[in-house]
Amino acid sequence: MLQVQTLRDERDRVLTGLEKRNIPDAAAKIDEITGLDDRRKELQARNDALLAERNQLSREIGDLFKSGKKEEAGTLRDRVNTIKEESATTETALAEVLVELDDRLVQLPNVPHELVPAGATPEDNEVYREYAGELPTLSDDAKPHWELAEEYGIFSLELGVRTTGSGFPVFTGQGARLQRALVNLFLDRNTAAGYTEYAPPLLVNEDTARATGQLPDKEGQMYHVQTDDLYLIPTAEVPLTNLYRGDLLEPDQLPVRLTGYTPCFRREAGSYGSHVRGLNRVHQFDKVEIVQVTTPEESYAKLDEMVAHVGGLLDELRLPYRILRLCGGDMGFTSAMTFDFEVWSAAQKRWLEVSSVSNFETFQSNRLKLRYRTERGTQLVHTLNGSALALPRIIAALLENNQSQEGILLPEVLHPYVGTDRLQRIN
RNA sequence: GGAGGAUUGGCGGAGUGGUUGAACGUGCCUGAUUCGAAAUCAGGUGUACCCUCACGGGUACCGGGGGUUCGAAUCCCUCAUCCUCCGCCA
Repeated sequence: MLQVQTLRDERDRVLTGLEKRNIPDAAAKIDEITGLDDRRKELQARNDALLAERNQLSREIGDLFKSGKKEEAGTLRDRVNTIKEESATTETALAEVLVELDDRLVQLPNVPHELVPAGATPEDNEVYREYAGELPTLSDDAKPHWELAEEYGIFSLELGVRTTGSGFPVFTGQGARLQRALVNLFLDRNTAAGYTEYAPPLLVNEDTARATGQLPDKEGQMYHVQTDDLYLIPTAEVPLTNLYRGDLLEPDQLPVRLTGYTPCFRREAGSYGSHVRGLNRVHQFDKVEIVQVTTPEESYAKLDEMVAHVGGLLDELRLPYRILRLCGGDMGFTSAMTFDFEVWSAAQKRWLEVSSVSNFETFQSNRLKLRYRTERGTQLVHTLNGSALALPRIIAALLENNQSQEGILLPEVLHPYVGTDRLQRIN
């Protein structure tokens, strides 16, 4: 959530930014918000004055009682009662304005960073780093991962349908082992890079979902457990970032670096078709996440650092990838700058997104009320996160790119984790 | 799931209706003392919003929400969390 103060102080920057996101009537929306905020201030000032008067009179009543002047006290009491009525009216009005203000504010997405390209669709994304080598090519009989999955017994979507429904893969045998190996590899690399490992809850309450911006924007994307009013996490970002909700950090506590492995649950309503076959898009998948909490001065350096770290993971896996800087229209609601990592799938002949690394600046910390202490007072921190990495498409790419007569040849880094240098056909 | 107890400032811990944003201790900061330090002494030390160029002032916050009252950390209701005991259980 943006701060009203930002809308006032940096109106032009906000407008230029929102334009990149193709937000209609941004200026009018901002004016409406600042107008509501003016009204809020006015009502609050009025109410504070009323309460000040009430407090003063109450003190006097106390003194009068002590000195036994009951009648005078009675007169004052009547006056206080009048003030209370007025105050009640003002408070009701204030509460209404606050709700309205919040409603408007949560509908505004984050302001894209200056370097974020304008644009509406993925075609407008900037290729930030092209793959340096030659993209691998496979023979024409190369198979997509969903066919390899059957041949090698990696996972089964049919079994998932039996237990749950479509889009819930069941990993089996060496597939399950491969998945676990990747989780371990990623966690090891992340903790070695200074991220502290957490295993957070997979269900979160509404406040948590709101603070990182999943609500109200992505209401329909999350599974909601209505009986207990809890949401299944769509990413570990949600519980991990919320670990610090409401905190006031000392400068020496920054940067905070967290990592966590969790399953992620996404309803993905309405996405069907050939491009979502196999593991390309599923309702439940595993992901290892990294999160940083840092100062505004350092946050973009940390973003670079995270991008480099994720790139390192893909290098180790020997997967060809490119990095995109997302355009305003393709970027998530809460992000100020996002880099997507796409791995080349040689069999599908297309790029698959495997990681998204973003700087949210103060958009989340404002909601989280997560600040740190500076010489000049308290200030909102910047929060960042990224996938390091999301598993399904990594598995898809590993299967497809490394298929051979001799089996699926695993990159060296995985050998100790999987306990073998290749996966064997079972069918 | 049942019964009882608890929830106060960075920490510990007072406070059961009237200058209590909150005693006292401790921690931290500044100053004095010291060659320096320790000890000691003096002063300061929460957050948010609003007004003010500033000095300064106002309001709110003692787990969350609501209520009673002229006035609530203090009384009432409700929710949450923690602890103890019982039950159940991976």
